[in-house]
Amino acid sequence: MKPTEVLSQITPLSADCMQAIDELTEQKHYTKGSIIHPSGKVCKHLYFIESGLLRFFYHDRDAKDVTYQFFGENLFTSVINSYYTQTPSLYNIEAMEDSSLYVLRFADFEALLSRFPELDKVYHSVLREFLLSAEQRIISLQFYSAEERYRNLLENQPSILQRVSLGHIASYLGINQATLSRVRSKVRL
Amino acid sequence: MKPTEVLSQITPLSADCMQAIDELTEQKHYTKGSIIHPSGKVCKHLYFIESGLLRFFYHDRDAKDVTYQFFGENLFTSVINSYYTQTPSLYNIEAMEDSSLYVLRFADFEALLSRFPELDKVYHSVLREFLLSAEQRIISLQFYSAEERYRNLLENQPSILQRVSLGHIASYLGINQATLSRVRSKVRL
DNA sequence: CGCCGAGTTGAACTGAATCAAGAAACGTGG
DNA sequence: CCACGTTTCTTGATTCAGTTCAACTCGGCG
Repeated sequence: MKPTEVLSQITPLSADCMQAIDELTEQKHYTKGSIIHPSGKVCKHLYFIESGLLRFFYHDRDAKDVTYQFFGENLFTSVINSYYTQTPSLYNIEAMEDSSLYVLRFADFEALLSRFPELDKVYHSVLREFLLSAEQRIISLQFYSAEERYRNLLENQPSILQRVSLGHIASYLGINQATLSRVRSKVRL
Repeated sequence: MKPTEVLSQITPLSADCMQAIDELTEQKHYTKGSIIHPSGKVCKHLYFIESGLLRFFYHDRDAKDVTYQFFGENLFTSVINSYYTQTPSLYNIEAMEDSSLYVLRFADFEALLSRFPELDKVYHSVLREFLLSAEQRIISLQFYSAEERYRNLLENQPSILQRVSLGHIASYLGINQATLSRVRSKVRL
């Protein structure tokens, strides 16, 4: 799907607005393993994932690589805090699979916002989704054990488990890989 | 401060808009320990904290009481996920001190939004703040140890430590109270 | 065939939870 | 203003979940 299709499911958009979005949006393809945005730079783009899978990750003090978040198809994403606060992104964004993205400069998006107030609703909705998922994440980290977190993931986003290596999932859950392997074999029974 | 004052710091608001907000907003006082919103009910209000301190908490499986979040003066708050998804709130909101709030029905706020598009900016800004703080929280829970989380809190919101009992802070940090006590005595040295 | 990355498994270790008991602080009523 | 019970905080002993490190297995692939 194209970004405008998804957006207009949230709220109907005028043809003008959709066209303006299309014009400013650039489609890009990334091969598996490539870095879409490097840490240390302010993230100035919004990404819409047409196909593929992205991973936000982070280099730990010990240079270990820790996954912060995954994003799959039909989602919008960006290192929001980096743009909002105009500080370097902590995260790298990496394509976990060959991925097709639509890229929009944040500044262009803001210009669109003031030109088409109808986009405000869309923006709210996207922010809200981010917020809800962040809250879920907090609850999962604060209240649940390693095993429960794994079970939750299994229930809510089973597709990710098939598409991503164990090590990445482990760090995403805040668990050691060896532990996750044990949990998993226990759960399989 | 009144909500309109704080809002107009974010973006200038018309006199009409401010007046409309004022008219729909009700000031309420809560004494220390009283429940502002009970879990199990959909949260239909936005709260602005003029003075005092609120705590969101949650009854664990074992009926233990776990703090999800604190909110101090001049902040807007609400059990957003409850309203957005129209599901019962997991959280109780409790006044930790005698608190003076301004209360606005969410539905009224939405009506204001469509009447005064200037409010969209404000809304974005509030959502964004929520999001940034949620992301900070995730990072803290995912990447840091008990002691580091305590130190972070000490650095970023030292005032809370003085106003809230150790048990509440411990559960907020996702730490056992006894552990926090030990950490604290270690940090004091 | 032999190497390589990914996953599994074992043994030792460790940070934090739990349980429990005592100390301090706090409030309330006599 | 003291005596009381209540809540909050500290501290110790024990247990446990999860980490670490390392060795081993397995499947793919040049």
